[in-house]
Amino acid sequence: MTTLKELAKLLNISVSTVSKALNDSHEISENTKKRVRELANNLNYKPNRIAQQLKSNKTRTIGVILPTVTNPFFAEVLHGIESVAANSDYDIIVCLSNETLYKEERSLELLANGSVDGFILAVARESQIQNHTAHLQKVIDSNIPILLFDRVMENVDCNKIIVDDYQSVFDATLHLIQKEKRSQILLLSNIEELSVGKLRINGYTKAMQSQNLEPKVLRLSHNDKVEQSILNYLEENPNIDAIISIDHVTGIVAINMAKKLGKNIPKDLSVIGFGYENTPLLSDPKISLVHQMAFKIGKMSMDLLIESITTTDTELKTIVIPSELEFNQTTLFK
Amino acid sequence: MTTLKELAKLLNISVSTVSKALNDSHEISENTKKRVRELANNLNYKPNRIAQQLKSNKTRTIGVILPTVTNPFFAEVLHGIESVAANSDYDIIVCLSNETLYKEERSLELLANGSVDGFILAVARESQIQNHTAHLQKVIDSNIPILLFDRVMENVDCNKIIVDDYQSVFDATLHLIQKEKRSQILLLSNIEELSVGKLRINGYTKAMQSQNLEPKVLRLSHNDKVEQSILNYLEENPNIDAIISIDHVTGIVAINMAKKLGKNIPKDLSVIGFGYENTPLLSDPKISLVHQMAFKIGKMSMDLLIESITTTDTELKTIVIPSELEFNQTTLFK
DNA sequence: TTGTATGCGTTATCAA
DNA sequence: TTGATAACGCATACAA
Repeated sequence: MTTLKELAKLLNISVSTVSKALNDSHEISENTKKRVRELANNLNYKPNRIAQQLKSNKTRTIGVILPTVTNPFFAEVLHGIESVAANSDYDIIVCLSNETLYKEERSLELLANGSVDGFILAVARESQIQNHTAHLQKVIDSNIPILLFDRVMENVDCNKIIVDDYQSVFDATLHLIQKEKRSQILLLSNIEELSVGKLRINGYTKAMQSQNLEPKVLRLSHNDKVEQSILNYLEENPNIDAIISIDHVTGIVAINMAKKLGKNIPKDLSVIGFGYENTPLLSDPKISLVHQMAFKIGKMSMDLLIESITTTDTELKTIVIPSELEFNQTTLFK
Repeated sequence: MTTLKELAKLLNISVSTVSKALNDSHEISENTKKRVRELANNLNYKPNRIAQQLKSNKTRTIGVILPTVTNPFFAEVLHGIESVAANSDYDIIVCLSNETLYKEERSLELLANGSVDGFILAVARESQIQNHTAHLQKVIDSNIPILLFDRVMENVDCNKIIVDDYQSVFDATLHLIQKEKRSQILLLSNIEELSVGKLRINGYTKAMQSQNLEPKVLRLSHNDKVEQSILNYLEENPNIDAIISIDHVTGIVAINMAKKLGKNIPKDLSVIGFGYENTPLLSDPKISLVHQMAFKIGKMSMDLLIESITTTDTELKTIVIPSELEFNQTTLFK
């Protein structure tokens, strides 16, 4: 790697002159600038980023800590984050907590040593269950900003980007009741331990109660045979006329199981799932869904974090991103 | 952020003594070490990573450049890379080329300034189509190692981790012919422009020819209505008795379309797709597939890159990861 | 217009 | 056993 010092030596001028020339300082003559630039070009000189970071005490790097990246929601959020980063000349260091508190703590710890200017984080399942916030607070106290998205913790003071989990499911439920005249609506849940899961179930429950209907929730623990559980439930409760799934898998499984039982979708049974991008391609008929604006969440998270880093203004915000109900082929209403 | 200088001042000793004490140097007395450690602990001192990087001229950071992360294959590879990184005390900076040559070049350019010790990269669709390698060669020439995985370029001298794309599809095809007595086997392709796509199609074609059968390839361009194209083909060619899909979506679509036409799977029609993890959950019956060991590919890529960085031995390797044929419910043979 | 000196935080060499 | 000094590569205040 070529350095300023080497350029200076070859040109018989001082390091600072070279530095200024390359930064197009008005102090330097055009002639010198030209000579310097030419040599720098020939030798493929690039300022050493690490040295710049040490000097400026800024890394232009953000730590992104995700519970997993194989969940398409988080993958798409990451996509959004990266797109802003690339346009704003930031790098992102990605860590995966694998849903564990331990790894989340460790990742924060390892990067909170000057490696990054801030964090974007969705808390791990385990951290959320234990309601553990000390590790987050510690980082914030050391003056490194954190932005929480999607899965947030109430009692952490930082910027947050969240989805209207409650409202979106409330609306979807009301839609099924009022527009599609459904009353035996089943909710499928395998994430009731997460803040977002609770909110979604809550939105469903409240909507049902508001119409004097009885909520029915089928909780699928993670080791369950998801398919068999759903199949059994539908067999034992043939009157079910609508299903809401609050994750991106069980809705499609439900479609397959209902078809197996000879049900016509959406005539006999409406289905609304959660999903993203090409989720609908994977089911027949194409699943209608609550489209969480994952890409947008990523973009806005990065935008807000950068803003909080670069401006001195410190008022904390919580921004709610509305999701969109996307009607495909598993609902009566288009 | 606490620094060595601050600790030294508070303890009335020199910076170098503090540094040595914290690094447990034998030169320092136990007593001093203890005092230093205590204060460091109290003030939550952590050595500034950037300064260490500048001093050592090593970043312990790897640049990972992926075409996309919403494709579950790349997401899982990233997972594998991250797991090794975390265990080896490396950070990863992630960039997404979004399948464009421009972004791929830019990402390499921006990180090849001392920000990373090496790169892991799967080339963008566009780079592959144009067979553009200059940007890769330039980085390698500047002594920053690159590891290519999955989508590789023939004429770039570097370590490579690849999948046995040819062999896996060859084997799958032969299985359908010999074990399941199929002869009218259709291959679905939407990635024929990629090196891996070509290899997979080739594996299929050669296997068919070896048994004196005529290859049939349905190429689905990216704007096509995938569902309609497949449905039409199956209607016009009712004698098709097996389908091989070389991506992770069209196989499931094919299952849904075949069911729509009243075909019994696997009795009338065998289906083998490509996929990962919980792909099978999304179809009914559960799709049989070529399981690309994505996590393993990520792990081995990172392992090999780290090895090439830390050892002086420079012989370049190409490692082939065998994929596994996973029989689920869309094949006769279990 | 150019050059000298200093510092970012750390580590290593050498002197005390 | 401890400390002074230099160096990593860059940027800038200040001197010439």
